[in-house]
Amino acid sequence: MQNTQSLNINDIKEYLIKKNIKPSYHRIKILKYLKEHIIHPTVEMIYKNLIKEIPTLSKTTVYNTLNLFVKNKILIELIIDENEIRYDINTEIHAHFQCKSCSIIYDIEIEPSCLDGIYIQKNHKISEYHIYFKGFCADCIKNKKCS
Amino acid sequence: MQNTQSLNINDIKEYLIKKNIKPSYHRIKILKYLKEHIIHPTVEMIYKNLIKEIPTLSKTTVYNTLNLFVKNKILIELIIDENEIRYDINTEIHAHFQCKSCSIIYDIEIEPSCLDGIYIQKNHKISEYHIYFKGFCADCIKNKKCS
DNA sequence: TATTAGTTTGTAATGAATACAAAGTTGTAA
DNA sequence: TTACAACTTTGTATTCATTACAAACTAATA
Repeated sequence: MQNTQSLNINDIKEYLIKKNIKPSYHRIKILKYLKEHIIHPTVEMIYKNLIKEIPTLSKTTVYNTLNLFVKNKILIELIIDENEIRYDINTEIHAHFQCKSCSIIYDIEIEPSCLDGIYIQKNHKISEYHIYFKGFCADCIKNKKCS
Repeated sequence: MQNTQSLNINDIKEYLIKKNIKPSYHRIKILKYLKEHIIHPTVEMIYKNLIKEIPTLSKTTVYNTLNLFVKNKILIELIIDENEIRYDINTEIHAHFQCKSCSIIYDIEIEPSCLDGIYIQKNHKISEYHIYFKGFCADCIKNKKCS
């Protein structure tokens, strides 16, 4: 799951323009990284990987860019870890599972109908669905890395 | 929802002992606050309220106590705000709704069966369910406090 | 070329949470 | 009561993710 597909720069560019984001070099690189590494990375992960290719990259640029992507709704913030935001390029409604031993976050598909059983009191208007589980992943259980 | 019922100190004490927590004065006071203010408070809220009654209270004690309660499973951490942990004394599986305008967190009851539609890939072992929604609450919509 | 708007950068500031050691408290046994 | 050990509370210092901000840089346009 580390690397998925390698993406064409022009496709990325087109996509950003379509989403009203000026396709600067850094933005293209960051979006490319997000699309090619579906691992719900932190700012630190993105920065550490891209600094290899872009030695002048500033961490503030990573923050600015991710916040811009979130504002323009091509990226979702996952508030799962207490101390660090994770970023998810998949904006479809889905759930997550985080292993408490290895911290890996897995995507969990959910049937849209499973939200039907939720009765929202009063007339609150929902715009974001956040569903995640924690526990121990199959690999860690197998390797006895957890209690 | 600010104040629910006023609780008997001895009941609180008994409860802590039952949960293997020594019932010190501060722990009793903090648990009493949590039980009487079902508003998913932050450390800051708890501290600001209790300092009135306990002028010597240290914020570290609040942190220590809440972490102890979480460890002993009488309190749940809600990771909903990016920057601050919320605490929930209701440890039953339920969902939350946070208003993006007033930040109030509402409890949302869910039918246990609504989780049946979730197919967990591999043999991950779930121990925590976190389900929350964001949007604008009925009050804020009514008072046009949000876009 | 000049001007403006937008982007990137580095440093400083913010603030929640933790680390840690000193001070205080409680419980127990002699 | 006293002595001692174990636990609790406190305040300060530290950590670290994130934001604020202004200067430097780049792109776009006329």
